[in-house]
Amino acid sequence: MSNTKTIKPTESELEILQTLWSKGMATVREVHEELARTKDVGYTTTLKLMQIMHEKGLVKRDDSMRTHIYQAAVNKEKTQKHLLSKMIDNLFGGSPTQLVIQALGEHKASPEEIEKIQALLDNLKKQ
Amino acid sequence: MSNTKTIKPTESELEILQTLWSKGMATVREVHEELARTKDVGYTTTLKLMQIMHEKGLVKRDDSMRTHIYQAAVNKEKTQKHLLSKMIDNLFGGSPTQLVIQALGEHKASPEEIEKIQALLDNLKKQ
DNA sequence: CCGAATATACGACTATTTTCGTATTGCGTA
DNA sequence: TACGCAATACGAAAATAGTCGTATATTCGG
Repeated sequence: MSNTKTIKPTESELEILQTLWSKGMATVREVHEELARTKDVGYTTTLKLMQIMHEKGLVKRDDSMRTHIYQAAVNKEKTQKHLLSKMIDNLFGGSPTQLVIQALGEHKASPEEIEKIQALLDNLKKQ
Repeated sequence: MSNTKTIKPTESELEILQTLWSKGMATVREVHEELARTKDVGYTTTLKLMQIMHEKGLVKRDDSMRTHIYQAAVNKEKTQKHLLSKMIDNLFGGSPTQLVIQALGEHKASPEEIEKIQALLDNLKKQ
């Protein structure tokens, strides 16, 4: 019944969602400043994108004031899991293990992070 | 030197690549039949896509015969890693660990698979 | 009260991706 | 050989994504 199936943010929308997830609430200006740190893009572009996301239901907003306050309308973990599942199916033949191995093999993880993952694995094994 | 950076198959191209990776070599017809199992799409659409992929260098082909034989030109693991990186950046704030944790938490892994990952982690820790 | 700064709305333009119709050519077989 | 099926080539429409200019409204400092 949920709309999990229809979560399909584009590349740019995902960048905006990330900002909103980390800030909780933010104005277009704030989101834009954040994006502009790593990307060359105009303010009205960000604005337009966020307006479209609002139409799509990806974000909520409080427009009772002149400066609207935005907030993610989709759950971060749900979105992550959803896109992860899609990738596992599409690219890793349905094997999460393959994905994990690729991820760990390619990207550096700190010793602390490795510990964290190991603890998780130990837990999983006990079940 | 490599073109790893420029691997950026679209959604549809990825579907075709998957078919080619699993079949090794295939005609447009064969790829199309495969896609048509899960998707409603015309033959010439698949053909066109594969022609474009050929221009982009995503696939190789033997056109010495009337019926061309296609083959993936990009490495499966490289492509996986590349898209994984993109996902880590776009969705997990650059933290591969977060991705791994989500992947392991959501999707079941068999004890053998867990062992495999643990072995990999042990190896990583030694470095 | 006025002007600068800042906000949203909105349309239009570009680029990319996906789709398919149509033309043409090769091949096998009745 | 001629017909019909199957294959490629090609152009262009349709759909989607991203970009920004410009109009207009609001706020605030002086």
